[in-house]
Amino acid sequence: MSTQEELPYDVYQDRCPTRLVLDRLADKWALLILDRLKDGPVRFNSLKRDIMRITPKVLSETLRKLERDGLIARAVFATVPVTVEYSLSPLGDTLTDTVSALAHWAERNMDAVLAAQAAYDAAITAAAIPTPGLHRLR
Amino acid sequence: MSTQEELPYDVYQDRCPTRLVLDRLADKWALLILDRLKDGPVRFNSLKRDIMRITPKVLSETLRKLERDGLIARAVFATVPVTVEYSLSPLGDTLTDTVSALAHWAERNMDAVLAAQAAYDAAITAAAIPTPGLHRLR
DNA sequence: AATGGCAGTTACCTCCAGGTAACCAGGTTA
DNA sequence: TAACCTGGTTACCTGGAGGTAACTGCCATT
Repeated sequence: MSTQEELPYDVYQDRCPTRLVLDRLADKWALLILDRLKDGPVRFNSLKRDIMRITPKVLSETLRKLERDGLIARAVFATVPVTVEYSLSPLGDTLTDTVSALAHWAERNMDAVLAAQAAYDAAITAAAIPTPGLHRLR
Repeated sequence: MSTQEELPYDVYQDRCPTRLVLDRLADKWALLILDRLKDGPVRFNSLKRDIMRITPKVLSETLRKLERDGLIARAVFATVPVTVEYSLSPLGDTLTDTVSALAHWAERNMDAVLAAQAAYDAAITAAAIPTPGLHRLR
């Protein structure tokens, strides 16, 4: 399915720098921010309002990390009060379809996940209360 | 771009159950495990060997969470010694292209990220050591 | 004079994810 | 008899991510 090119990096390897990037991407807040920037530049406080429960501290930190990795760009406008816009860089843009798909997969499949959790928990509970005369494995 | 269906869930909302699922998916180890299962069932110790630096504890915990969410299936075979195979569930299968793309994006774009980091750090260092006679904004 | 919007920063603290390392049982091989 | 395979579990501990809440400075509005 995938074209097996020979890349110098392997995310399965310990000590591979890609692990650090994966760690950055494997972050709830980073995914939501990138998804939110998909449709154009957004200001700090707008992000803060849209991504509910994110704190200014975490938002600021996450934005800086994403900027450092070259995924987003920060633009300051000398308006009054000052305006700061965050937008996807060309590099970040190569990522957003994927990020977006991941971030919204849960919305599309939440019911299936909830059902699976309920089934799993029911099975565990059933196993924890052994029915007399019935030998339970697991 | 995206078909705007009306879904009962919104991952931007605090208190939405999708946030919990996003948190599960936004995990380095979970992403690597799902990616590894893409090509068929894999045994516990095989996963442990392939995903370097993962500890049996974290592997076991992550597998259980993914199983609870219905993303993977656990099959025990009464061989000797016992064989346990983990595989993608149909639900998990709907996710792997996305997960795989995310996990391997870093491999394809690592050089760009490293360059961006170097540029960012250089700019910060330059700003921290102000050139005399030159007024630096930031 | 007080409140609110802008874009953050700072100090403080807590909690638990995840690491370390040993250990379990049962069976096979050297 | 000792080591190694299978698939994990357990106890213990620490670092640092991330939460809380207050605060900055500047300006406009009420």
